[in-house]
Amino acid sequence: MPDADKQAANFQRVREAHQVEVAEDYVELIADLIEATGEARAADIARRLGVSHPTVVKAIGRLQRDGLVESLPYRSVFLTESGRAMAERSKRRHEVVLGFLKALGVADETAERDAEGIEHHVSDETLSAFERFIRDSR
Amino acid sequence: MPDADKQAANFQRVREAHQVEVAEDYVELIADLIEATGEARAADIARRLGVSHPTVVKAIGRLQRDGLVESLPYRSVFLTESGRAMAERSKRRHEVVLGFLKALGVADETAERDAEGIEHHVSDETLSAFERFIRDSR
DNA sequence: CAAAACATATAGCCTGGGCTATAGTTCATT
DNA sequence: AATGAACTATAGCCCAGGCTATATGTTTTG
Repeated sequence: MPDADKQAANFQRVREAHQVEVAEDYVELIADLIEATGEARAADIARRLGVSHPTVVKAIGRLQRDGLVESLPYRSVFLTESGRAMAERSKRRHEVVLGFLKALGVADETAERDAEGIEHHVSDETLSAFERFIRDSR
Repeated sequence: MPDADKQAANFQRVREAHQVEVAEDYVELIADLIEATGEARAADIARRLGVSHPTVVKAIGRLQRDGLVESLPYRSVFLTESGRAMAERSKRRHEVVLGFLKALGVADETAERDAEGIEHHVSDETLSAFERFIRDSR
């Protein structure tokens, strides 16, 4: 069995990753919506996340509290500087993971499904390895 | 932007994966503890997950309710048939992901860290691709 | 074999992230 | 400009998964 402290640290890391996961999904989606349609409306966010409106409203509240997002009642949502930064990182990660899975020979649909879950748990080192692989496989 | 329904379905899938994640971590760890020490004590589980005892007790309660585990008050924890099956799958997945990351050139420590988060989000198809890669890289 | 040490359980709290049902705003259209 | 449709917000609920503090068993040991 692995060293207990290390194992505990790893689990703790995953739990922390978990807490930012939702934030990452939101800001990434908000950035995409703004880019594609000019604005991020709560209804669209809810539809694309597969979640009810109130859930989105509450999440937006948390994001705002955490300084990732700005929003006024009955208005659409905007990213703050740090929200934009998180969205950028998150998007890049997503694309690398997706591209990596495809390069590995995984079908597009599956790659899209798995990337959504995997992306939040990939360290910088592993991400680099993914990029290297993509490069080498071309 | 991707199709809204597909995107929503993907997010939903990740949320579901999330719900079984904790269960997988527990049964896998319980199986390892039983194998290594003959029994799975709550205190050890807590230590290795990096979590308090009461958290473990509550989790065990949920696992028992879901038929993955059997336990009597003040006694150690046992896996049911389906708990053992889940532990098996989970362990195999874990090992494949870990071996894959290492084969890709990721440092052991990092591979161990990332595998813990990634393993729960890898579909069978992607897992096969990982295995293929490990095989080919030898 | 009693007492101390240790392990487990319970109570009660918190946050996150879901939901439905209801209420309030904004916008488009006639 | 009024009204109906669409959107957004609020209230109030639920469960998972954390925690600390306290109580209750179990084991070890003097």
